[in-house]
Amino acid sequence: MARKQGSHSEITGPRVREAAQRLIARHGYAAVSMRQIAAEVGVQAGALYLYTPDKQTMLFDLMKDHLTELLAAWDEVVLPEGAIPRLEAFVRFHIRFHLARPEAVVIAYMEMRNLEPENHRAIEALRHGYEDRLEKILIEGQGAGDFQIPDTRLAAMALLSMLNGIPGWFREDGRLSRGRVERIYWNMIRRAVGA
Amino acid sequence: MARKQGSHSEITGPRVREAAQRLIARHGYAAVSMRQIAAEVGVQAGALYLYTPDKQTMLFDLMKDHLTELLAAWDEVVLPEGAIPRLEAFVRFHIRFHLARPEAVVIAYMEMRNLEPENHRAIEALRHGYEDRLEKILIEGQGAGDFQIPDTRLAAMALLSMLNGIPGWFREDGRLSRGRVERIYWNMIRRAVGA
DNA sequence: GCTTTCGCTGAACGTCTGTTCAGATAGATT
DNA sequence: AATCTATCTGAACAGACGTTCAGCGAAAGC
Repeated sequence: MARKQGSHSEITGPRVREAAQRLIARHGYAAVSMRQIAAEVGVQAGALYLYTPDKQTMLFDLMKDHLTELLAAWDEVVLPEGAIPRLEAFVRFHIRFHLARPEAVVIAYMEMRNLEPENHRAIEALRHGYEDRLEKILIEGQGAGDFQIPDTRLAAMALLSMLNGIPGWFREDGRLSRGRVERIYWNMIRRAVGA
Repeated sequence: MARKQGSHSEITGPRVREAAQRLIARHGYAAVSMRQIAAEVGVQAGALYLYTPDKQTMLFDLMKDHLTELLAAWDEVVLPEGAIPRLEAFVRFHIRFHLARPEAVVIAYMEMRNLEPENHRAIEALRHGYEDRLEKILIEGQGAGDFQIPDTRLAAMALLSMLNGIPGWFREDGRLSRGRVERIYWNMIRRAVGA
């Protein structure tokens, strides 16, 4: 027994990625074995190494791709004029983007400590870039007198913490719709920054 | 070689606990082995089983004790009158308590998924109790017209997410003092709830 | 000083880990 | 029809895992 019926790398590749993402999001990187991921795909463990050089790279690629997509998506948003509308755009964008990818989000914020030093630095730089994009809006609004925030960096971290909590409790079939969550969050954040 | 000079369970016990807390906070439960914990204490792996029935119980006890202390400490706070001062008391209490125990906090919020079902339920119940105590203040203030929050549960989750982010970036020797962080956070939260 | 108890060692257990690789087979190419 | 190549198996590797336990030496109780 070897190559299976209709097996293709364009099919198995994404399936490996999805299985890894699902399992790591649920149980954590260190708790998931290559054999578990392989079983989820319906393949032997050795076959995974046709799609990744090793387990660590698998994690790194998941995180890197997520953050790269996040930055690219934000940079494509057409920004309105004024810091307040821009902050609103950021908040709504962030909530939508993250609620659409709960597994990637969990991994990006829980598995930092399982990255080897070099990978850790690379991912941290990407994340830092995203924080900077939010802080830029806050600095802008602070300069224009739209916001009252004594420390824009702290405010950026606080707002992101608040936003990042959402995928932790939001349920698609729960009490609140995505739109309602967006609206309530924007209201809280608008007031929090003094706008 | 067996029992060492001056060795006592009252000394080794806490040392095991501290080593486990430190290592699990840093690397994660699944990534830390009993042999690593033992090495940190300066003992063989087998000796750990004089202080815990197994690794899972070790994690459970760390989380349970942390949350139990948290609830007990909050319940001993003498609450002022009025929802706004009470919310301020909560915010300042929360920041102080958590900044004093960064390792316990990281574990309590990252290792839920490594708890076996029964333990998971127990810890979730404790955490739920803490969320309820915050929501109680929000409901109180909403009823009195002090706050403008359309959904007290969502607001409670949002505020806790925001607060729980602090130990992730706060540095004792950093740009901002604890007192300043407390003040800025309270200001943001006060405005966020419309007070 | 003798005995009991406590705290720990060091080896062993069966199982699982990430990773490698020769060999096998299905599908594509000629 | 014959050849080639991409995809996967199944076994093997050395080492690490959580946990158990007989035995031993130091401390405590008498």
